[in-house]
Amino acid sequence: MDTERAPVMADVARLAGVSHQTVSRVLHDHPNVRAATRDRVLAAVRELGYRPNAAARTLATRRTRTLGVISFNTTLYGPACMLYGIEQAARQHEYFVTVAAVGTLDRRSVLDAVDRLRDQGVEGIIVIAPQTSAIAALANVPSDVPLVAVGCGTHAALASVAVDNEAGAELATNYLLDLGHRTVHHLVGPRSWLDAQEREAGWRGTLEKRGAAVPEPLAGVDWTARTGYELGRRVATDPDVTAVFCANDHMALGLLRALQQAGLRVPEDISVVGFDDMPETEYFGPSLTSVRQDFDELGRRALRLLIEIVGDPDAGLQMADETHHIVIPPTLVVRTSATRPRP
Amino acid sequence: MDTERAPVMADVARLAGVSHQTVSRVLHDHPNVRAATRDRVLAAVRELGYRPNAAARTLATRRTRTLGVISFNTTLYGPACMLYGIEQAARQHEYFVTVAAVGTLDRRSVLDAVDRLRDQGVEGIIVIAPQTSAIAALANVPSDVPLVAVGCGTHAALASVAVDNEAGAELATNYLLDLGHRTVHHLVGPRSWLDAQEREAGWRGTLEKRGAAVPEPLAGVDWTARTGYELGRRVATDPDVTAVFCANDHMALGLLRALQQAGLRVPEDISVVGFDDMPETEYFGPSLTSVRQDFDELGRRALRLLIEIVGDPDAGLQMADETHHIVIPPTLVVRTSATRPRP
DNA sequence: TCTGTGTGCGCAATAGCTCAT
DNA sequence: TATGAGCTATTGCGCACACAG
Repeated sequence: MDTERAPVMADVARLAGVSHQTVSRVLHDHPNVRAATRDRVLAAVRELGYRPNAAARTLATRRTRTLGVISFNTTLYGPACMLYGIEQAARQHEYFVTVAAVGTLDRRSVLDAVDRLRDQGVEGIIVIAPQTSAIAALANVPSDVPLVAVGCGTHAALASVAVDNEAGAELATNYLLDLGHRTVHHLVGPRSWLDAQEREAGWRGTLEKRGAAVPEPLAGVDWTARTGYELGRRVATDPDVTAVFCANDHMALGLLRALQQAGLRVPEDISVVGFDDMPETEYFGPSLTSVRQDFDELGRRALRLLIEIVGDPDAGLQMADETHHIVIPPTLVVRTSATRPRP
Repeated sequence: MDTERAPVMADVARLAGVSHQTVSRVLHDHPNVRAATRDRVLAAVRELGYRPNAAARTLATRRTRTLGVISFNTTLYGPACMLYGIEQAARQHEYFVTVAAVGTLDRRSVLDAVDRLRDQGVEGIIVIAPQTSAIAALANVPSDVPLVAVGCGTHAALASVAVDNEAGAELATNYLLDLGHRTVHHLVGPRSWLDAQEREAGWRGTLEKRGAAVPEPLAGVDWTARTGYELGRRVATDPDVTAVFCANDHMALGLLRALQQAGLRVPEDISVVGFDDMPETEYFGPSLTSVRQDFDELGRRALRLLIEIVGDPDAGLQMADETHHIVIPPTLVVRTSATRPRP
């Protein structure tokens, strides 16, 4: 018994009694094929279980219908959701998605990932790589493949899709000020991320605009609950703090824990607002008020943008073009972790 | 100006003054190429920026070096981690990874995903699809491509890699019993998932083995904190409950919230143990004792298993073979959410 | 020991051929 | 004699591999 070979177009043609070109016409819905012939071909296709060979088609058409996604850490909630949105949208547009995870966001790793994807022949690449360094590395990739960054802040030197971090920070800060707090403290995310920078800028700008004092922000080394907890212990020792805006929900969780351990109540003693609105935040103690970003939608929009650019290669060059910087507005989801300050 | 064509092997050969075959030899590190010739070829490769065409190579070798991953919901922590582990390992083995997300785990969706991946020519598929229905659908896929299920319980009718859920449940239950609790209540995950079934079985078996009463388990419709919260409100009304084992950490989070709202303290009034050991659990209120599963490792092992099977196609048929059911032991991470019952 | 020639992988696209009307 | 529907023949895509030389 020798290895069964998968049927090819010629086999279908032979069985249907036509040429392989006629088979091709049927498969591509070209006109000028008699109905009877078409049926014979389709019957042969079914009988043999014929599947077109993607490699051969790619070789002939010079199109792979494959897009690449570079992601720093898909285990985080945001990146995971974006990846999901990307894949959904890709399927609708009949594209395949290949992922390349990178362990660190230094220039070399990112360029390596780009190389691997290009080797595979992707027609475009979406980068879920929100760190400043990654964007910088990508901005001058000598690449003939279109690139789109997603969830990378709004000022990347690349085509990009991102939530409006400054607007989100403004929502949170204004909400707390409107509740009557004299000022708002801020747990900053890792400053190597554009998102963290922009949220901090939005928070600061809002305080200044409203004439509130700008307290020293507490900068985190990463986005984790652990970091939120450690910063939270410092917050707990400062009797002036009545309201805190956290750069993300994980940090807020750590903060809540630290405050609770210090005997402070949220929101009675201190109000807290987060960022991201992960599904679990509703069940934090207490239920967390948070700025919501629609990661799914970010992914979908990024994919659509990439497909536009792939379809129109010149478009990729006009990177300063406004239409290639899609900004999605966040919303504030009010729960119970923030209230008026005590008199 | 016409479209610049990417350089091909023939271009390299011409520039180096050799035949394309010699170029191929150099690229594949074959022996029998004089050093000077090799250098000329490599110089030409660099000068032209030559990259081999993956489609052409695939056509010639009949190998795509691409594997597929089908995932139900990559936004969950576990699946996201497994995907990450898979991709890491794939890179090491010089494979590409294509993802196919499915919205629901019915037979049709799953088979569609398999089809899409096969159309692309993947050499094997890893399924992150822990629902009973998905496994059933896959078990009789008329497929010539090797399949491996991951995180799918330990009794799938497929090659699989999974954590030992029963052992994990036993760890948790024994731990609580050893603390002095007369019995342990259980929040069951959605019973359509093998993991939920197996954890329930492990819990029940342990209670029986130890001669403890088996209370009615509380079954959830999904794995979310919301479900944990709703079941938790029922737990809070039952004065007999002193210890609860939750099928996962999200549900435990909801439970903690419900207990807290009911004025019950954890662990003083009720001890709680979770499952998964997500990074945030340490910062729950209180810090959650949980059964840890190493999702990364699950992903890596699944990939290695798949590669073995791909390399030895006959291996895929021996599905009953023990070596194709890899079981990884979980560990108990003790924190502060469980203690001895009050006298 | 080194290097070149020829062929096939499976498909798409182009040109061209054969009947009808 | 033209027209076009319905089909066939041929070539090229870029590479790997067997076989020479």
